Amino acid sequence: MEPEQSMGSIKKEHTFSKKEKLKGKKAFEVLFSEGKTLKVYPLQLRYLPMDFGDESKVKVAVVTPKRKFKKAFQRNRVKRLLREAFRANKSLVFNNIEGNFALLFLYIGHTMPTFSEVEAAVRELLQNFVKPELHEKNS
RNA sequence: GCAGCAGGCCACCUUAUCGCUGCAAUCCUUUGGAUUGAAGAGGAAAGUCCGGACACCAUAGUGCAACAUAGCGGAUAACAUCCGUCCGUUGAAAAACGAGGACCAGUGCAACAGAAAGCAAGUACAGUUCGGCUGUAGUGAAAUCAGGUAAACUCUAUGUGGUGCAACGCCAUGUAAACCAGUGUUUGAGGGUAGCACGCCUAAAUUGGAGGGUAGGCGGUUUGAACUUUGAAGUAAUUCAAAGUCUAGAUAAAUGAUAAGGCUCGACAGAAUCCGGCUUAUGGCCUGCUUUUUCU
Repeated sequence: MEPEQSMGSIKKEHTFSKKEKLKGKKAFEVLFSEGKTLKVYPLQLRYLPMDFGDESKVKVAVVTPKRKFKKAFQRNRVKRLLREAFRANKSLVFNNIEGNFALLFLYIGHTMPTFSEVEAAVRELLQNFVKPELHEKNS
């Protein structure tokens, strides 16, 4: 498997297809029990190196706790904003990491955010996520 | 015009760019991918309160019990829903609401007043076949006589098995104490069966077959008591006929973001097996009706 081919499978920069979605009960359990955590209010990022068995480098999930948002339409809204923010800024990750990762964005705020708030938090998280990974590889 | 009552309709819009989900067509060597095309949440999708469809299970059957419903007539697959109508209550009216079957089958209950609303007593006067026999007065809605009451037991009629698509079927993986069939064995004991009785089910051992749970994939899964238009029957709910349409199928769960413009500045709120209702949340528009009072 050539690295160029795996990159070639992602032709456009700003997509978020089914392949990049994290699935399966076990993956979530492992991520919650063993994953590392980064926080930028109102978001929390959990991540863990994981081999998916397909070409995807990164799989992402988005979670909104029922405790914070009781109405389904509110949870949907937050999850959509998070997905959209990741989609717009995924190049930050793809261009700067090696290895496969499972990512999970957890919304820990109590109020309905705007898109710009979410996007800023996602950008900061991704940058924070990339830096230590580079550091570990280099050292 | 205000106020009130009833019914119906809509659910910010337009354009551009970047994305998401399944579907169809075409292309590529397959798993799969690419391109194009037409689609893509609600009136309540909600609460899970009723009624069904569908699926499985004798732990599913029968009788009793229990529960639900309750004028009358109709509609429906069915209902506690809907329509019509009578009666009652509320309101000035338009209208709304109703736990509206039966107390000459039985049992019970009854404030105040009253001696007494049953198992215990009887005031006054009069009559008398001299017996607390009869009448009148007095209390009360009702008095040794019937009434009232069934959101009192009860009776009557009708209906109700249970569990829910995480049902259920198949595939791949694949170890048993579980499953199926035969042999075998018994007071079918003990145990199980939402209440009771009957009934039903059930053991160890051994041989063979088949292969659980958990996680995964596929089916179930969207063509349906469907929708639109027209005609006919009916007061109506609704039914019948003809023509046309295909209209969400996700599964850590698809509808979003950005930019610009407009207006009345956008409420409640997200399909999860599917339908019919009910209830609750909620912005706006339109139509019809009522007239106690006030204004013109």
